[in-house]
Amino acid sequence: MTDTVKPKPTSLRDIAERTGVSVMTVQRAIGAPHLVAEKTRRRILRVMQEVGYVPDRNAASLVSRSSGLVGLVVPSATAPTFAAEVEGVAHFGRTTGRDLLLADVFGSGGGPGDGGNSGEQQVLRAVLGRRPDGIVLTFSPTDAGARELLAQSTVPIVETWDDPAEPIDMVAGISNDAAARQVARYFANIGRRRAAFFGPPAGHARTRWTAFADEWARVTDGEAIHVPLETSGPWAQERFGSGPAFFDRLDGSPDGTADCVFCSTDVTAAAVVFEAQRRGLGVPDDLAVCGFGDLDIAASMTPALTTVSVPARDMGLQACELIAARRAKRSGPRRLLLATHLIVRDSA
Amino acid sequence: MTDTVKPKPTSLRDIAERTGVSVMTVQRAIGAPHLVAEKTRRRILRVMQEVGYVPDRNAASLVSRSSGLVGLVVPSATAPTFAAEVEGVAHFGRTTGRDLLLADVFGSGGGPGDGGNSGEQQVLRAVLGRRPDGIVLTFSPTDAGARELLAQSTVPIVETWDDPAEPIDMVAGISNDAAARQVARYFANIGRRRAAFFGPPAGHARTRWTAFADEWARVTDGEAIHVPLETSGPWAQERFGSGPAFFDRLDGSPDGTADCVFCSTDVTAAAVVFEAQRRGLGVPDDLAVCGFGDLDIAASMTPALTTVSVPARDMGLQACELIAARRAKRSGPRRLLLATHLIVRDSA
DNA sequence: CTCATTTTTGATATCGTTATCACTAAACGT
DNA sequence: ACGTTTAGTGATAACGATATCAAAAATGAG
Repeated sequence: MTDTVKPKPTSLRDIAERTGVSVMTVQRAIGAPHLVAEKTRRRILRVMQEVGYVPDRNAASLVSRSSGLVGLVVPSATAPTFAAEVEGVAHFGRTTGRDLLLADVFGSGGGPGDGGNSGEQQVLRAVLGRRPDGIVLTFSPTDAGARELLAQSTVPIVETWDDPAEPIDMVAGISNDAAARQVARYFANIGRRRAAFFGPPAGHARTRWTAFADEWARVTDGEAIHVPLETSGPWAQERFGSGPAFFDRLDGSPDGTADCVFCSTDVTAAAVVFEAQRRGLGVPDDLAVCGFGDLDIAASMTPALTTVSVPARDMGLQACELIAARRAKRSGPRRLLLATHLIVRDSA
Repeated sequence: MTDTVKPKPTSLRDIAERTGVSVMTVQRAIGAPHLVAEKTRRRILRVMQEVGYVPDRNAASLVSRSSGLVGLVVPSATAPTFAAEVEGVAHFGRTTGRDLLLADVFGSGGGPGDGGNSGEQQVLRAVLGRRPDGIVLTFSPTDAGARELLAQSTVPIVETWDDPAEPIDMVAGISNDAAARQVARYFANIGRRRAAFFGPPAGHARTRWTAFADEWARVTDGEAIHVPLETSGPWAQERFGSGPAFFDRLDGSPDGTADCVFCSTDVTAAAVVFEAQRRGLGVPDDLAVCGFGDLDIAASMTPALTTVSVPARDMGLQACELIAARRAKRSGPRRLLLATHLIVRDSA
């Protein structure tokens, strides 16, 4: 049940004893080589090499007050949408000697605003406990307790994928509102009459739905249909298998018809296209499909997916830059909006 | 340039002072509540809540000799192939109070066997430096230095996605050999005449190619064609955009034709299908396509992808179990092979 | 009411590293 | 030759938590 084995890795002291110098000299051999005599240093490094010594970064972070960790919190570790951002943060870490602490909140129990210890709160506690140099969020916590926890902490926080009215700390995001309106106008421009939105009724997707519906009404005087995507807790299950659910729910709705659909991610957009193909529906002739994210698959699938490009990797990178700037006391922007673009391809 | 800000989060001592008890009592309030008087505990917890105290797990790991981290090393953070495994490890972490340290080795410089400090070695040093409770590898390091580094460490290591002849430590893998042979036999059974393999000439994919070609020769007396997938360092770029490259290279090869292809991942298989559709080639009539991994997309795309299912999530979970067992001194198996299955759908 | 027992609290050492200051010996200028 | 700098090294004290042992306070038995 309990973990009890405690093998002891080699420490600075072991190296010091083996070389006959003090611990500090050993530490300087790697931390400040110019302060150590060439000969001594070589001897020390050789011993380190021999025994395969790797310094304990946890211990180092205690006294140096910088853990060299960057926390990244995603709804689900499997969501392709965030893969590029993960890569961006990981890349930043590699180039600045930091490591990636990845936390997913999917299935951690607790829906939004369920008071007490929500899943969000649990996950954020875990991340904060590692004293990361900064935390990158892919969503804005809904749980009040979670938000307060973050606000009270001294760790730089960056929200991404959104343009929150009341940011917790810093932002490196996009305007979901603007992006969705652009899609609505595009659908109207190409002469579509009945618009649907396919996505979860929560999170960023909610913002997109609201803006999409509003803009659609403004431009066409028509009412867009919201086809709900199943969620698990507050987050959607982005799955390539969601196609059938879309058509079933659309058919089952009061005004069960649409000639264009804006999907909350490229994954669900692809799912809709796949299912349309299976049903013999023409894309875009019978149904125009627009995705969100411009994932790798969008440009490659047949028909190529019209979608909104999001600089996800860059967003991760920028988020890290904000964190680094904050830690270096450089006062830079606290809010950064990256541009999204409607990429018109073949599906709409 | 250098990071210099050092905000100081609250510590046990702060809480102790605020409540007028000793540090140990405060620590026990969260670490061993039954040892603290109900009234005292409540007072302490209230103060903690007020100031948003979160214990420093790095400090805890120093003396308790368990960091509660699980290192997961993947070739690329964006590769969908490993997403399920990441999720598995993350899930294990959530349920056992451990956190996920994700490291990707993609683009870390250094090819295989380039001596000195290869990318592999750098990344592994970084991970080892965090003193994780265990490390899960999605590939078997080729770099000798990297392997020695791991062997010298006292950290439990689990290799996955393979059945290595000389494992570094423990294994929770699959048999690439068996899986590939099964695909070769299937292609022969359905009457295909010219087989191709699309994948990188390195890593696990190499094993699959070798076995596939061998079995194909054994069964049909024909020679399979290896269509190389571009790699970056020793790892392949799994991209949905690889379709054109496949056909170009196939056409350009001496025996430039094939009626069936085994792709090293579902991603590249989907890519081939997409491009075939674009070129007006029938799948499976003109070209039978088999993938590897049984990702989410396989079952959903049109045509549904014939593929080899790999219990990736379970593999991650089992790897973690091996680590936990080792740490708990329970002597369990050191090598665990999970079953793969050929899933016949519409593409072959 | 006393002694033994249990519950509750505290003092101290420790994990592996880094920050800081102090010290020795060699090198330097005049 | 003298003090003064510089290079190289070491001793000690943190960092924030936990393990361990010891002490104090509360409880129970007789």
